[in-house]
Amino acid sequence: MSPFKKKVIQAVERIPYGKVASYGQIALIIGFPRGAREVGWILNSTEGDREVDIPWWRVINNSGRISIKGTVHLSADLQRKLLRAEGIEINDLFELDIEKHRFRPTEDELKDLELAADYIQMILEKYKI
DNA sequence: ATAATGACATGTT
DNA sequence: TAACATGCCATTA
Repeated sequence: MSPFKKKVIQAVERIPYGKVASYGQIALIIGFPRGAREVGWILNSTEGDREVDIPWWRVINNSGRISIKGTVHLSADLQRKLLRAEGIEINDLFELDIEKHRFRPTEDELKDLELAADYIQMILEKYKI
């Protein structure tokens, strides 16, 4: 498993129940600030992998819309169902208020990810309330 | 080694 | 608003 994949998994695991994060946000907090598309790639690759059990449904795009491609096992409908089960409202266009539910990592949580101090401050600033 | 492929993000029309 | 274009880079083929 690549370091990138490992970190993506670590970050997604940290998204709490009832919260969501964007692909770009995940990429940012693991130190790959331009790796948004790759995060989607990794999540796609973990489909059906029993060794990797992560809350993939809590990851959406930054415009607040579910962007999973439909497959036999995974679909936007399933993702919406899972998110609604956590109390998040989503309309029939698969849109939701991302800022209302966005995961805002604390400084301590970010410090576990081996990032430079100034980089951590930049993230905190970007996602401040 | 080289090229194609994305569950993205952002700025411009 | 919504489409479009461009940048992005780990994986796959």
